[in-house]
Amino acid sequence: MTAATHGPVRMTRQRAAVADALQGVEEFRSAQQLHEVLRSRGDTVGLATVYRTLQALVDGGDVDVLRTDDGESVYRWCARREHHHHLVCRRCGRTVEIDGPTVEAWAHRVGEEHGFADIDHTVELWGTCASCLAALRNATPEA
Amino acid sequence: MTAATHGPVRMTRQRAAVADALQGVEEFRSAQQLHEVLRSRGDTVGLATVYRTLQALVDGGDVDVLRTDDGESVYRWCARREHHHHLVCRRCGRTVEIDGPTVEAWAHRVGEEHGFADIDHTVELWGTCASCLAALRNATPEA
DNA sequence: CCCGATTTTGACAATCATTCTCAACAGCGC
DNA sequence: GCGCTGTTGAGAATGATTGTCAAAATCGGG
Repeated sequence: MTAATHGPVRMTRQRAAVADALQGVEEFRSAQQLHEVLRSRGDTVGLATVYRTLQALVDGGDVDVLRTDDGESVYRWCARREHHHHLVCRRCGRTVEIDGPTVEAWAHRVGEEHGFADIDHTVELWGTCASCLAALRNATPEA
Repeated sequence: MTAATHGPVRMTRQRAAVADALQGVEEFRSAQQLHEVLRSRGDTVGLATVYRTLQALVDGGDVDVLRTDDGESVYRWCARREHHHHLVCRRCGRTVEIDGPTVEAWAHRVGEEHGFADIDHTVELWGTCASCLAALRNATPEA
């Protein structure tokens, strides 16, 4: 009930640009950041269009989205479409896709133990990656 | 670098009211919802003050906060101050506090394996609680 | 190659939760 | 009660995201 209200989907320069830009980065990026990337690349795409396209990609399952601590949505074109989690650098966005078979089982078991059904889970790891750690050490010798 | 810039903390009618309202509900509630609860109770507290107080309570470790799908922050005065996760009914908001020792260890190990430091994790479970399940069965015999 | 029906775009306004501003106000130790 | 400060609140400001709608672009058909 989300699509089907529209006719055929058209391929446009803007959509191709957004998809391409997203596939060109390894990190999770906000809509605004991607808009800037496109801009600096020479691809002129309206900010609203970037948002619309990203939403469509998420709905289509091509892109993963999650929220940062301050509530901003960040997007990433993940290698695998299957269910997985992320280890994200909270400073630069660098991301590692990870599995969590143990977690899946645990989540399901805990849910059933409490009489809950249709268990779904949110599991994301945040940290500071090695290079950002080094950068921080240089920039801030001490407090 | 967040506190320590201020002197002694003062107990005010507003702070007591917010804390009390929060302890009066079992579910996660948004700042705006709490503001409304206070209002209907007769406690006049400015919205900004509700936000400030909630933030302080979160910082103090008395209250847990998490984000709903649409990015709104919701708060809950949890029974235990120690680190824990939540199993939340996506229909009625009923919440069960849960431990996840295995998950903690797993999160930390995965982080280190990839050279990340200061690992933090977001682990929340969503499901449909028993009573909501029954209610749904009555309302919707089948699809 | 051009047309036309229909989908998309983009500049800008509108939302909305949350934070900021700052003068008036209220704890609390004396 | 006094005064020093931390606190409040009304409203402005912020900032990401979404809505509006006329102009522009897609693409199948002629």
